[in-house]
Amino acid sequence: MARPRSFDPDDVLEIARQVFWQKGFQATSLDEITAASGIAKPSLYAAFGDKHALFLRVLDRYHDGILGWAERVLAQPGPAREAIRQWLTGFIPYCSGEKGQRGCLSINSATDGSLDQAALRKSIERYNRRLEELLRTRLRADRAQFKKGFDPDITAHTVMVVHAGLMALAHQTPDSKQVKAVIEQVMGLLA
Amino acid sequence: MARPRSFDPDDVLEIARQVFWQKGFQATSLDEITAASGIAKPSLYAAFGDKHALFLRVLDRYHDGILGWAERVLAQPGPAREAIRQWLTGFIPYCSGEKGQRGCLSINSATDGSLDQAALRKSIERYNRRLEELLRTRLRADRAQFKKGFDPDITAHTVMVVHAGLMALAHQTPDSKQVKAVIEQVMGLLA
DNA sequence: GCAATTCTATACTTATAAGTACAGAATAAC
DNA sequence: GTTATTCTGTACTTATAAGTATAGAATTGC
Repeated sequence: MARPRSFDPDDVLEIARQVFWQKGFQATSLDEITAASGIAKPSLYAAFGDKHALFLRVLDRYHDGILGWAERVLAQPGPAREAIRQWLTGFIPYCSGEKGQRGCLSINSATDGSLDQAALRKSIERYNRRLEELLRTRLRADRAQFKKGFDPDITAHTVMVVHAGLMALAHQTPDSKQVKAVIEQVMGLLA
Repeated sequence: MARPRSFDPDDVLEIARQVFWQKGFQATSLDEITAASGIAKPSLYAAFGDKHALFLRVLDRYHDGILGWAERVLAQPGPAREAIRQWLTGFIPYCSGEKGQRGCLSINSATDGSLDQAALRKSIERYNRRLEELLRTRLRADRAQFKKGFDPDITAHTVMVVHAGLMALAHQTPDSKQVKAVIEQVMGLLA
């Protein structure tokens, strides 16, 4: 019943994501986020809690974005093979060239030994579990499209590994053609 | 001509590696390294320079260890396929279970946005380049052992991607059987 | 044994960054 | 318009950690 918040929390999360993604959790100071967003620290603390809580919100948002997209792409009609190819190739802009340098926020966080917070680990685990579930479900459903002996569960995990590898190596700014070639070769396992 | 150093620098690098590997560069304070090693800060600074320089030494050592092992394994006589399978399976203890939690020091460092130091990037790039070179050289040499149309260069890179993915996902402590299954499936690309 | 030199330990300085107190500004309800 | 309430901005406190000054200990060469 009094003065309303002067900013949209979602806008701030978006800005915080950019800063955290670029520099990592530890190396990002709240002062940098206040500078980038124009929101003073007390307002940030009031809206989101401490730095860890803010980062968790950012990471969850990031996860939700990718999961939403994955759901759409993997629910596509047509051959499972094509859906998964499209899913993998969709990451190319994010794991090659200039833009790929920052890698994947989730993997960057998972490989950061200092982020040993239970809440963060859970968020990341849940994300990976759900992604793999989406892949597995689709591969199981379309199992008939593959050769005899095809194992949808292992294949789903292998696709996850390839995805993680591409995002981890993204920091070396590989060429998008090279990434594409790897994806095409891996598609050979989906036969 | 005067008092000699009372510690073996190599021992300290070994201890520093453990600490850095567990907690990451940023989150590790020099006080933790002095506590773990028993060496006081001024001695560390005299021997290695500042924290970044110490970490670079640790990382280079780590890289050299893995490269040396990779050279031995990949130079093995017999089919290239087996040499590479052995190389990949050799990582299983380091990317599954309890011990796998810390992941790979090199990848952890590469995905740490705060370590934007040119020297570190170079060390990591050189490491990846040399590893891939070892794989590529072996695959090219034994090219005749594979199906027509086999591309050793792309395959070498794909193996690097799989390796990076396994080490990145190691933080979720996967089961070693699952890792093994992925490797076996990927071996299907080496035919 | 003595001197020169280099290492080591304590204790300090300094910088950075997380989190907060407090005063003042803005808004909704009446 | 007034008042109660909540937000915002400045400035502060506090903690942590990197890097260093300085004094004292240890070792080699003579």
